[in-house]
Amino acid sequence: MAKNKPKEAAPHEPESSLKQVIAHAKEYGFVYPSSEIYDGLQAVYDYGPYGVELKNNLKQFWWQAMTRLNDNIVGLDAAIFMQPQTWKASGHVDSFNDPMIDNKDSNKRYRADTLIEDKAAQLEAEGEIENAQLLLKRMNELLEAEDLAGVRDLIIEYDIVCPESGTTNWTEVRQFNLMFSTQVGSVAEDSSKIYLRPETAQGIFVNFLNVQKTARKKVPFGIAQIGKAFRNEIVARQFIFRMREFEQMEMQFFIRPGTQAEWFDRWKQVRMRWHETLGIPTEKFRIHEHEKLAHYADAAIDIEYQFPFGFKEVEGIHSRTDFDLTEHQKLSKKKQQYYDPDVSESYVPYVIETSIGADRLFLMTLCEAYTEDTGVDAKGNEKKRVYLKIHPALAPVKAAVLPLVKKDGLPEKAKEIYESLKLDMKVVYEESAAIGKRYTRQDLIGTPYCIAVDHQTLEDDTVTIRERDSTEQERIPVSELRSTLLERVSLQNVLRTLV
RNA sequence: GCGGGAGUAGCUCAAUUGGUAGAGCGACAGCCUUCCAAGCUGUAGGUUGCGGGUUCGAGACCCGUCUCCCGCUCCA
Repeated sequence: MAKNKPKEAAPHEPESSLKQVIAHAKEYGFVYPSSEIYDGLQAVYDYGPYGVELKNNLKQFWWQAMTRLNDNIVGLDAAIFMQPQTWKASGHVDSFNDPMIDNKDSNKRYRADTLIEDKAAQLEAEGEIENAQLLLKRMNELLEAEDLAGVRDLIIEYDIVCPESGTTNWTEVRQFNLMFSTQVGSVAEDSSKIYLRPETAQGIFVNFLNVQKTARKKVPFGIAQIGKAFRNEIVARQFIFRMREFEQMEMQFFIRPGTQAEWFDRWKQVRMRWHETLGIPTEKFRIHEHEKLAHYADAAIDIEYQFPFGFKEVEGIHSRTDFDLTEHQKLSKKKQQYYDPDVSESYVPYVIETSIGADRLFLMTLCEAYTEDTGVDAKGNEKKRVYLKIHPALAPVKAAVLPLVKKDGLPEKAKEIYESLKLDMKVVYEESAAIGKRYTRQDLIGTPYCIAVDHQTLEDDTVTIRERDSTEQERIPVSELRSTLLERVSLQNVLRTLV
């Protein structure tokens, strides 16, 4: 963000437009469109060398904040494939298998079967009972045969109009299957349909008792998980904000029924503090309270960040009640209860969920970091300077070791320093091109520190450290380099502020 | 899904009415250099997104398609 040039931030021109961030992400090895040589695949992206480092750091920060700062939260890594009954219990199978149709004039979307049923009811009211029954019969046959084109023809044939626009200008009928499916089993007849999980939460719920027993946890306790989830989004856009394959970081916190309101508030605060720790200004966050709640929730909020395309959800906190465990208990006929020695009774725990999109968090970090500034070039002229203001603990590369020139024994000394650091943090060594160009390269990928090895280094064993944002340098002894850097780039120091 | 816009080297862009696909930057190699994309020399990099069509000839014109961006719509 060009914070020192606010006048350029017109309301319609976000300070860092999404386009710039996307271009930067691709050009400097953060995010590429998937299978780009074949024109890509809509809403699927790959993380490049710096992207994967940044994303791993974000995941580490979340994971450690969850599992290390809270001694009652343990981890889990459940499989992507799950027994299909899981999705029956969770409600995913039933709520997302509808034939939908859009009216092109009103841009309204309807369930095709509902439209036809309404028409049948209308016919019946008009006394055409036989016709109405025929209509329903034909619809059911078509739906059974999965003949969606036939369903549309039926709508046209019966002159069913959009209640909004009154026209029959309909799109095709499409089956909205939120979940991706595939086959298990080698022979088609024997194979069964299974789904790629549309959320990671169910892996936690079905393992609730396993984890509770083996980790010997008492309610209240939590299970944290990071993993891929898949949703066949109809419209997937805005770069990595909404992807068909994405990564969730979820924590399900199991509590005694009746205590959900206080735990909900508690986790809301904890999660907000976590976000603010990384230095993003508070005013760029907004809490969105849900009015329309999902089938499983009794309270829900989104933590929204001001992306270049508006305030959008980064993390959701939901009070899921005992919905999931109860449903699993019903369908599996296995008790999902916990005996609480404190109150001497068994119950199905309530759940508070915190669910954050790793990819959205990544995008938020990148949007926030992208900075255009003015600097001074080698000739003393003003020039545009672009750099990524990423928190040092998250930066893909922590430091670059750079010999001032490629001679006089400086490369040898610099390599020696590089070797002494590389086990402690991600560092790079670079000797090609002028020092200024090498600084700029590091700025562009957000490296917080550049260590220059110059002739003085050979004399008194000191180096200069250049700080990315200010471009200022300080000279310190090589012997203090490792500890100085670690203090500034380590995740532990950020976590410490959260304790 | 609807509407609008875009696609030429890694990036930014050029290419007369339809007539030999180019430049700058970047990358890489070498030289030179004591600190913010410096200089010199050289090298690599393109079926002009893809597929058809019109034409003697298409980067340009026509059709289709893919991808991306913006707005609407959708998002248990």
